Amino acid sequence: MTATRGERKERTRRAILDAALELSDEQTMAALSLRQVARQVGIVPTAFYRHFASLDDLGLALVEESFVSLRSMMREVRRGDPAFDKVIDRSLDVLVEHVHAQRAHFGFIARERAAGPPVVREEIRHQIELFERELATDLARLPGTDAWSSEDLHVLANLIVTSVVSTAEQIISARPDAEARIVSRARTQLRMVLIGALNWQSRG
Amino acid sequence: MTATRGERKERTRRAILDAALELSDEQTMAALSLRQVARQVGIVPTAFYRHFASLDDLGLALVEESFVSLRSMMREVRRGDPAFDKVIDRSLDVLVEHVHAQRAHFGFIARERAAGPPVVREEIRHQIELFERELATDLARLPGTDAWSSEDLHVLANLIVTSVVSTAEQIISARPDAEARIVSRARTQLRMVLIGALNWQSRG
DNA sequence: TGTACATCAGTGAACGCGCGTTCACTGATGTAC
DNA sequence: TGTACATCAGTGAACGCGCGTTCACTGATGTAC
Repeated sequence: MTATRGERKERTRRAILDAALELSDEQTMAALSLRQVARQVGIVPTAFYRHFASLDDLGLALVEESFVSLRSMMREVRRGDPAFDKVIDRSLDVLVEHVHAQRAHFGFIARERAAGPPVVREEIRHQIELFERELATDLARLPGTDAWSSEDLHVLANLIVTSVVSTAEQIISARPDAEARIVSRARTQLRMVLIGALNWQSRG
Repeated sequence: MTATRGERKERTRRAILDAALELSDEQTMAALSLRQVARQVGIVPTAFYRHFASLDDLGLALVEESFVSLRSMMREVRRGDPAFDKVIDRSLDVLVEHVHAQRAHFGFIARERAAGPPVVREEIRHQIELFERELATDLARLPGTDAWSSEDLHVLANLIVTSVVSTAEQIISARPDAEARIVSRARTQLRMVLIGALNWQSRG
């Protein structure tokens, strides 16, 4: 090993994060033990404490990097034509690609959102809230939403996020041959939602 | 005690189910131990096996009774006027009432759906699928959906179920004073969805 | 370039504890006559 | 109604195991001079 001490420490930290993601894939973090993680990494249990104060701490680090990945996805969607039909198709393409590339992160968020340690759950709730706000400001830039109130934009953003999170969960847990059907349904659903939002809005 | 042996056995079984619901309220079943449950019930750990073969078995029993409760909710919604605006308001009233009355069951499903033992997760997935099919046949009876294909009905049912499940999750985890806002948002969202579905449909 | 000391990621033994499961049992309830 | 036997929900001791955390440690890497 020619790496510096700092580089090697970072490498072990990375290995702990990866081990936790991998081990929690079929269960939840709440059922994970520090010793299981250490065993997977190939370090002695006590070495864990050189990197994280507790499993909760490790969980928060995983939440953080999962949302970094989600935000980079969002940035990719934002680049490009905001025309109505195109934005749905492009968004779904990007979603599918990222769900595969960041499968472990998506699965982690989906699981821990409902069943993780309380502190982890709260942080995910908070990050999703931030995410919805970002989406609301994006929606405000779409043609036809000029007159919407910020509350209306947030309600719509919440509906879209709920639906997309559900789509991501379905893609992760379904067999690969069911994916095309799931995506096609999601496309229909997003169209229904956007058309409905515009028509509902024009009434008020 | 004057009860028969059978009645007392049933009472203990009930107590085990209630203890598991209560103990898994702040964590997930996957992090629950047989001894914790027995302690809560006030029996010796080995007595558990007189009622369930394993914790997975107990989990499946809880899934079953949770969905019995959901189906009774659905029956209540089905009774009465199928007019568009009214059906949304009445559905949300019934949902809110049932979420409070069956809070533990709703919370259990929300958590275990994503993070429970694999066999429990699969059973929940299956029950939700059945639920969506029931909803699809209900939607077919609404005015204006006569010409819809069964695939379209199922896509819409899936979107509605996703949105309602999300609303229930929000009600459970939010502070009581946020409830009115959550319900009001859900009402807007369901209106957007139904209006969008009708307008989208009339295009095709 | 060489030496002496500091830092610190990872080690390994030890602790007390709760776990799931086994087993032989107890004693109240139920049943056959 | 009374007796003799069967059933079976719940008991309690015991087991080996993995857990989180403590502690004093080792030895390679880093730094000051």
